[in-house]
Amino acid sequence: MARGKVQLKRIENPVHRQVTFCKRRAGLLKKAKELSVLCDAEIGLVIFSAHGKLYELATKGTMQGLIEKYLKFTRGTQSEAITEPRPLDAKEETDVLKQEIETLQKGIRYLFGGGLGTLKMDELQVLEKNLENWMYHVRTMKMNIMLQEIQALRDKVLENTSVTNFVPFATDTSYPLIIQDGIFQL
Amino acid sequence: MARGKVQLKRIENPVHRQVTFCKRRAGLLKKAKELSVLCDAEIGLVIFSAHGKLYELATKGTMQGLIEKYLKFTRGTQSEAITEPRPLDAKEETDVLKQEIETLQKGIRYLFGGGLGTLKMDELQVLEKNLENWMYHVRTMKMNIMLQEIQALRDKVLENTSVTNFVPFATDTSYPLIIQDGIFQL
DNA sequence: AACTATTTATAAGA
DNA sequence: TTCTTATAAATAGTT
Repeated sequence: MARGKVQLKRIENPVHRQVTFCKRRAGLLKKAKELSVLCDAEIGLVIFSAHGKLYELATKGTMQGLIEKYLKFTRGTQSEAITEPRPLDAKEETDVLKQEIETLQKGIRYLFGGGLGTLKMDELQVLEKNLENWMYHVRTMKMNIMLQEIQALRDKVLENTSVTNFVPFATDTSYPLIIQDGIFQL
Repeated sequence: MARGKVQLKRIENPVHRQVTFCKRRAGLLKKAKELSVLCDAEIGLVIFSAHGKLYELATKGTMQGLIEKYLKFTRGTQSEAITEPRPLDAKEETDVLKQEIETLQKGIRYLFGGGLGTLKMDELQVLEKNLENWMYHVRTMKMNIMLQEIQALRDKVLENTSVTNFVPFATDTSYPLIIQDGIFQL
């Protein structure tokens, strides 16, 4: 905004970029404070620099409180109504998915880092159902192989003996049902 | 910033205040986007108007993802630098976990809603590894039962026949290794 | 919602 | 970083 217009794209020169980041960050925080005071608004601003440093501002109360307010607000309104699979552009979508993978990794750490106890049973059920769905497609092929081998072994048993009351799996159930009822549901 | 300096205090005239809110809100959002693009920063901005209306911006990924990142970040610095491992209060932790479950559900929708193509192979690998880890603990018991049955059947075969060259599973491999090499890795 | 006179923010240079 | 300064942007008051 001075001595030359600025192009709206990432500044390639790292020094230049860092300087601009400092200046504009200060400007942005100042503007946010001003808006909050002048118009009596509650504002939360979180800035992660490219190298992961955090700058934040919460104009009323704490960031925690604001986050809770935000979550409550969005959950109430978007639960069933607005959240439509909006067609994301490619980059946007990749960003979202990367974010989700990161979240998943974090979730695993929580789950196996002692956080498990605070999940209620129904929440665990949802979690497990989701995992089952996802994993189903990956596991199916492996399961198929296993079950074929089991069947082969069972045939051999029936060929050579007269065992009739040892039926580890329901024999009149198709494979998909076995997967669902016999393995995928605890 | 024009035709008169502005006092840094709440604008009392409601009409004036509303107009200023609109203008400055737009300006603030624009500045935030610019900073994000120019300096490669990740920015989250939440604005609650005086009457409770929400305006938001998340420049990379989703606000949810950013909130999680923020919570993780602040928790990390507080627990390792300032105070000792603060046990999260129950509500806080539940919020985080619920958030993560919601994200996971969304991720599944993306994956099976056609978004799969934009995930790169290495990202899918990470995803699969995570799922495997998680699922491992849920499946182990079921797998154990299956394998016991397989073993029982195999014993029966060996009891009654002299089949020696049909070895569906390596017989000198412990169960955990079977799980890893035979089932959990495609 | 537009228009401008001014104030502010800030890019480039030191 | 910080300061300086020319200039671009934002916006307060007005229409």
